[in-house]
Amino acid sequence: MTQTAAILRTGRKFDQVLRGAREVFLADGFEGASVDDIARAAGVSKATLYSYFPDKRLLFTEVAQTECKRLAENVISMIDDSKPAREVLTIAATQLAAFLVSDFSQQVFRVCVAERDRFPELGMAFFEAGPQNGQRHMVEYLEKAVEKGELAIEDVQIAAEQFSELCKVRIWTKAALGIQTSFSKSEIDEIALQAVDMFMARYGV
Amino acid sequence: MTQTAAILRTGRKFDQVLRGAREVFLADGFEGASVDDIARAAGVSKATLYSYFPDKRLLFTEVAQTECKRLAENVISMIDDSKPAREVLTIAATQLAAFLVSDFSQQVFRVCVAERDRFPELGMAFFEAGPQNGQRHMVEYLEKAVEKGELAIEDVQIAAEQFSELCKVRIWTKAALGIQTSFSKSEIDEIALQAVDMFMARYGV
DNA sequence: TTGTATCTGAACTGATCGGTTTATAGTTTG
DNA sequence: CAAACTATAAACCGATCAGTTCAGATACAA
Repeated sequence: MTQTAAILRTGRKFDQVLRGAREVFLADGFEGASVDDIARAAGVSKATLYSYFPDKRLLFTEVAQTECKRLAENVISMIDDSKPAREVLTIAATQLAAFLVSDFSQQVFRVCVAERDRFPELGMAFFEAGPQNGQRHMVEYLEKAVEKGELAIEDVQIAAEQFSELCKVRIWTKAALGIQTSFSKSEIDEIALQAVDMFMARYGV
Repeated sequence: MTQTAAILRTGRKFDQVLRGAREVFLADGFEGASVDDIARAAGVSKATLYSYFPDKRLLFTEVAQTECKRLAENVISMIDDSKPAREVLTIAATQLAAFLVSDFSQQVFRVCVAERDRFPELGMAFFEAGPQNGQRHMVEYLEKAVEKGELAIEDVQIAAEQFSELCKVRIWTKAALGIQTSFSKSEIDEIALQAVDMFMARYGV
């Protein structure tokens, strides 16, 4: 699983190839990206590319795994206990909403959905690294807040899921369908505010 | 826009072609579907197919538009005033949640996302026929409920969007990523219940 | 029966793409 | 310098696919 197959991870041009592949795959998906395009984007000959990666699929999964790891790291550290719940949630909602409609997040999601049948394990990897990972942190925070008596939640798991879902309102679907691709700070803030208002109405003390 | 180009809508085999195209496109996406496959699925020769549709793109957009219209019709009539708000919302939430994770809805969404760059107008058509159309009905209902004093909502538009978003909690992302493709009635009911609970906590009188 | 329109199947074109090979040239190391 | 390694460009192969062509089959109307 960790070492999918015989991939030379050494060599001067390895990272260069990977960067080119990342760029083209995220832009065009798996089928849409031609190996020639990738080689060109990487500034490397096709033969060199094939000396590092035995085939296109393996190159793709390598890129996808790397991206999922980056995603996981990005999600962490959105939460800071000490402050009052409403404030913490507002900050988290704002950052989450902004992240959810970011180019990066959208491209990864798009490739996962588009390539779902060709790479069934990809959706799972993305889900664990992204949504599930973020929700785990959220659950931890909510539990502490409940202990402190700041919130009253029966089912913290579903509360966490509802919270992240509320951060998608109005903006996420539009981004996913390509209807609107950039969002102003005030649009984001408005959604975050509405999300927190609803969350606190339900779970506030 | 309505009449994308020269398409013969008459002829014995027109609907037959369209049905075959629907089947294959929804299953395989745009690139994944070969014209030969479509012709075979439609029980028609490729020459006949091309006598109705000048090219593959046009055939695809025709299918997509037709599907979006069907989608719109399905969304309507989920709402019945006379009953108390909580009951109406629960029924609507249950039906909406079930619809959102249905094979049909998922496949259409998937193709829209995957083919976003190739057909920018497709996402828009889907959005208008699906989410936006459904929300328009929801807004109408919410306005009446506010008038009757059953609900207290400042911004009915965002309330409607929050409502449909809450119906996706836990199930929708999993379905989109192919992690879980079928959902039990009790899973759906649980999500609907949680959605209504939260909605009523925020907007109930 | 004859004429007309539609449909069929199969072959074909031209283009793209994944993947391989080859002949060549630069770089490193001893 | 020479051997070993690494990279390159370009040609090439086999497969797939969109779209065309065409000779003949089918159906139907006068």
